[in-house]
Parts: sequence; structure tokens; C-alpha cells
Amino acid sequence: MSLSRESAPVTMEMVAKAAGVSMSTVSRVLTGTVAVSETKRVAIEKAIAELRFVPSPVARSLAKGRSMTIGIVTQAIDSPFYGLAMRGIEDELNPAGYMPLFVSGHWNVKTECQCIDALRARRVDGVIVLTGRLTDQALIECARFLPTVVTGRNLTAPGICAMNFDHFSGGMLATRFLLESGHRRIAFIAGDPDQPNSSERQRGYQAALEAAGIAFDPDLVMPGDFHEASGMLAVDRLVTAHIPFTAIFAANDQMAYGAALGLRRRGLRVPDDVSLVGFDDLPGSQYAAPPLTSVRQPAYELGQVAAVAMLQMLSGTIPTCDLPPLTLTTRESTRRLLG
Amino acid sequence: MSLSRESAPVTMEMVAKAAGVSMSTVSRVLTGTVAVSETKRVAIEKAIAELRFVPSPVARSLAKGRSMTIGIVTQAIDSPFYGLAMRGIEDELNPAGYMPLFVSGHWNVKTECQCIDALRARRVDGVIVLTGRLTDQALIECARFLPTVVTGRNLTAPGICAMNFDHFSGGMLATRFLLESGHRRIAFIAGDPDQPNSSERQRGYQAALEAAGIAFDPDLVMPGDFHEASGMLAVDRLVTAHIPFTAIFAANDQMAYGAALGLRRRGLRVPDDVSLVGFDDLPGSQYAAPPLTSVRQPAYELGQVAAVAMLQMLSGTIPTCDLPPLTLTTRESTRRLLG
DNA sequence: CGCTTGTATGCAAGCGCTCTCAAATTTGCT
DNA sequence: AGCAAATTTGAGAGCGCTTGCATACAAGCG
Repeated sequence: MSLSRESAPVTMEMVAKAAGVSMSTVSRVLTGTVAVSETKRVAIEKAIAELRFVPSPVARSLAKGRSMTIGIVTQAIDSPFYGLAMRGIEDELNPAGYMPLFVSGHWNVKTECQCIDALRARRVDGVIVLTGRLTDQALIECARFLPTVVTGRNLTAPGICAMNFDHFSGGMLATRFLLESGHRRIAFIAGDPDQPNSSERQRGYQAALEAAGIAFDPDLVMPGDFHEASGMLAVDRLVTAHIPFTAIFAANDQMAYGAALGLRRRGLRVPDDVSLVGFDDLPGSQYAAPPLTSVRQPAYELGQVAAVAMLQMLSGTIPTCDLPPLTLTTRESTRRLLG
Repeated sequence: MSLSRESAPVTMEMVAKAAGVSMSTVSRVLTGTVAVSETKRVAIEKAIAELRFVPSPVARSLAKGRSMTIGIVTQAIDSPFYGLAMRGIEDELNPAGYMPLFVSGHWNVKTECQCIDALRARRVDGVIVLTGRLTDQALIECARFLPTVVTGRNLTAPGICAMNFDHFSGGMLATRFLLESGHRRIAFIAGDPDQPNSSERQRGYQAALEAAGIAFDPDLVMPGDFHEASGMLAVDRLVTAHIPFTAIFAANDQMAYGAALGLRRRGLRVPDDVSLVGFDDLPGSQYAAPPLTSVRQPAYELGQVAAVAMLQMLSGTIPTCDLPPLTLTTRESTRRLLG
């Protein structure tokens, strides 16, 4: 395995020599900042092509102090929801010549801090934080050094651009839909209480209930942690406690999947016996059995908007942090309750 | 938004000055290569701590010619299967001080080539290619410059480490299980014909049939492309053509999900009317309705093994490319056919 | 005590590129 | 043709760190 690899890459100096010009001139045609005479430009381009010269971003970063890299703090590289956002970021950053550098915080404040440090050490030109548990303070601190975009929270601070969906409305949307379908006993499976968005969804649920003149019954609210298992457990509890319900609104799709399985295990059919609504509208929800009705969070677009905002900050423009509203995707996991 | 950020980061020179030593000495305690007197070391460490100095990987990369970064060519940053592998890579690389740099090839030869070029330009120290459509030749070329690890194919070449699961056995495993459960009419939904692994699975299917003395019926093989929609379409065709079958083996889980939905639409129940087996055992399969029986590809472990192999190559060791065997995870989407 | 080993330190030359500044060249005008 | 102005070009000083080489100093020996 001790293979001798092609060694020294072609450098700008070699190109300059080959084209009979100075390095400065080569650099100029590369960056395109200053005009260069036609003849020289052609000669240089020819030399570049012949030598297959590729400028070193490393050297360039060092010289310019910019790395053309944007650090992305995601929570897990294999997260179905953030995966979509990452894709949106990637699709938006690449054409602009930037490369995303993904690191995972694993919903752990300390890890997330280390991520930011590592990114700063690598001289990224900006940081996009996808939700996470970092304190606002930590983000403000981060923004002192680098343009910072953060999703999943509302925060106004200098040099920072925050964007968030309206989870409250999303919660209302789902609940109202169930209400309008004739459901009165709607269970709610809550998400991770540490995440503000989670409680926003719950507030939406309660607000919709209230608006419909239905008393809020705390017995119908089950704790959860955004993972499948907790959705399943919630159903177990509900059934075991003999709490009547005709619908379930889960604070995210993963818990809805778990709930679906829990219902199935109990011999309850979706949507015949119980209507089920999720939140996120993950790609898989379309092919769930039955296909899941869910509050759609356009994650891909979220990523795009975040990336564009970053690009704007980088170019000195005031970023636009507007996100599309949450919508409800109705599928087959819900049904109208007859009179 | 024109915030004036903290500007010049702390440099080694400042540390050297603060500690009253030369930069070389600072560098030496940083890299730990050469012995440094106790007193100076303490002084330097103190200065580093006080100034909160973090060495610039960019400058270091330029000076050493190594970036402590490993390029990962994945196919889609939001792929459920490769996501797990990426996580395995991340978990293995980080403790070793390396950072993975993920780029997406989107199953497109040209894009994948660009990915490799971009990674090389960024001076990554090695490349891990997760399957993809690159020609063996392109990989061999890549390995001329950088340590290369590739998954999902078998390839022996200098400086390259390839690892692959035994998809043929996986195909046999699933089929044999169905056979042993009493099924005789087993439909197969094929994957993307361009991927060798896909046809390997099919070969396994046919081999198992043959071994059981059952004639292979080409009518039972439906084309597919590894996506949900094609699984659904396959069921449609099967049913429309009145081809009898009691089980379906889909070449991956996503198509199995699609097939499950297709069956549901046709009023066929899983597993009562039709048994269903997938391939991959994606995280979601555990919570599918019903939970899906599937050939488990340990993707996370795959990532780990790939990362370890890379680390070994980097340290001049002969890499180990052994992957665990494929196993069958039996869940509720299959049932025994009564004699 | 002078000599050879050995160890700890500093100097300075890169790594490959960018960018300022001044020199060299061209252009425009009278 | 002659001069100022505009344009193109090159030299060279960084960017922050590593490292080979030389120097300084301490220890070990006869």
C-alpha cells in the first residue's frame, strides 16, 4: 500500500513561468479583478489548461482570510428533517462558489459549542446553525466573529439572522382541521419540552381548542421526545388509562409513526378508529401506511432561505429571513367523523 | 447589519511574544514533536490559554500540505441509508482529529467527478466514495493522488481500498426465508439496473429459487429504480396483469414502502394477503406499518469500517476492508403460508 | 579542563496565493 | 512630437504555521 502518489501539484508559479508572465498577472486572470491584456490572458489560460492547474483554496484562504466555506451546525448528519434543509443549503451555496462544511451537534450544547469552535478554527466565512440547543447568548457571541444565520428560533441581534416557522399557527392548523372534521377528543403528543418550538405547537393546539369552545383536557396531552418510541408509548398510556379519543395530533412525524404502530398493536385502525396528524411532513410520510396527514415544514426551502440569507450577509446586503407559512398536507390518516 | 466584527484572530506570533519565546518553540509544544523545557512549555501553555489562541488549520494545511480533512463523496446529503454511513464516518474520524467534508454526487458521474476535483482542490488528505456511479478507472485515477476508500463495489487496485457487502447472499437470504415460510410465488422488484449491487441481489433471488427447485418465472420480476414510486408501480403492474403471487421481495426498503402502499390501495393486506421483504433495513422500517422484514445492511458500521480503513491508509498500515455479513431482520410484514 | 555528545532554542526559508505599490507601457490630446 | 493621464504589469511583502539547520548551552568523558 506504500504507493508513491503523484506528488507536487501544479502551482501558480509554474503557470506564470510557462506563460512568460509574473505570478501577479496569473492571479489577476484567475480572480478576474483587474483587466489583463488579451494576449497575455490567452497565454495564461493556455498554460493553465495545459498544466491542468487548479488554484489551491488553502493558500487562497490563507492569503485572503476567507475560505469560501460556510459551516453548518446540524444536529445529526442523518436527520431526515434537517437532511432536507442541508440539501437546500448545498444547492444554494454551491452555485455561489461556497462549500458547506457540515458538523453535527447532536442536540448537545457542549458539542454544538465545540462545533462552532472547530468551524471558526477552520476559518469558515459564516455559520448556519440549524436549530439546536445553543443559548441565544452563545449565538450572539458567535455573531461577533462571523455572519451567523440560525433557524428554529426568533432572535434579534446585531450580525445575526434568525428565521423560524410559525409553529403556533402550525399547531392550530392541525388541530383546527381535526376539529372541523368533527373530532372533539384530540390527544396531543408533545415533543421535547426543551425545544421552544415544541411548546409553541402545543400552544397552537390549545388555542385552536379554545377557539372552538372546547375545554382543554390535560389528560389528553402526552409527553414525548420527538422520537418514534415516545409516540408509541403515548398511545399505550392513552389506551391503558382508558382515556377516550378519536384523533391524535403528534408534535412531529416520527412520533406519529410510533403512534401509528402503537395503535396498530392495540388493534385500532388509522383512520377508521383514530385519525392521526403529524408535524414536519417528512419525505417518508407520503409513503407511510396510511399516508400521513401532516403539517408541512418546507425544510428544503428553509435551507435555501438560510443559505441565501448567509450569502446576503456576506455581500453586505440586509438578509431576508422570511419563511413560507406552514401548510397542512392532508392524506389518508385522517377522516371526517360522522355526526 | 454592517457590524464590525472582532477582527484579527490571535496568531502564534502573539503567543510567542507573550511567552517570551520564538514561534518555533510555540509550534513545537503545539505539535508535540520535539521536547521543550518544562518552564517554557508552561509559559507557552499559559499564554495560549490566556490569549485563547487557536492555531489556524488553514495556515497549518498550507505549511504541512495536509489538511486533516477527509472528503466524503456521498450521493445525497439527505439519503436515509448513506446518512447512517456518514454518521459512522463522522464518529470515527472526529476522535482521530480529522473532519469529514461531505459533498453530494447525486448519482451522476459528472457531478461525482466534480466532487472529487473540488475535494482535491481543497487538499483533503483522503477520499471516501460511498458507492456512486464513478467508473473504476476514475477511482484508480483518484487513488493516484489520494488514499481512496470506496464502498459498494469490489475493486482491487494500488492505493485503493474497496469494501462491499455480499448482496448476492443478501438476496438469497431474503428469498430463502420467504421460501421456507412456504411461499412459492415470490415477486421481485428490481433496483436500478445500473448498479451492480442491484443485479447481485436479483442473482441471489434467482439462486435461492433454483436451490429450492422452483422454476424462475420472469413475469414475477418487475423493474424498479430504488424509489418508492417504482415499488408502487410494480404492484400495480403485477395486479393488473393478474400475475399470482403471495410474497414480494423488493430490492430495497424504499421500494418496499411503495409496494406496501400499492398493496393497500388494491385492498391487499400485509402480511395477511402478501408477505413483504425489503433490503437495507432503514431506520424507518422498524416503524413502518407493518414493521418491515428486511435484509439489514449495517450502514453505520459500513461508515465506521470505511473511516477506519482511511485512517489506516493514512498511517501507512494495510487497511482492513472486512464488512460484517448481511442479516435478515424479521418483523411483521411477513408470515408463514399455511400448507 | 578541553573535548565530544546531546538537548533545547531560534532563525529563516518556505507552503501557494493575493494585493499594494510603483514602474513600465500605452493612450489621448494639444 | 511631446506630455499628462490612464492602463497594464511585476516585484515583493505578507497570510500563519512548520521545519531544517545552526547555534547555544548542559552534561559526560578522559
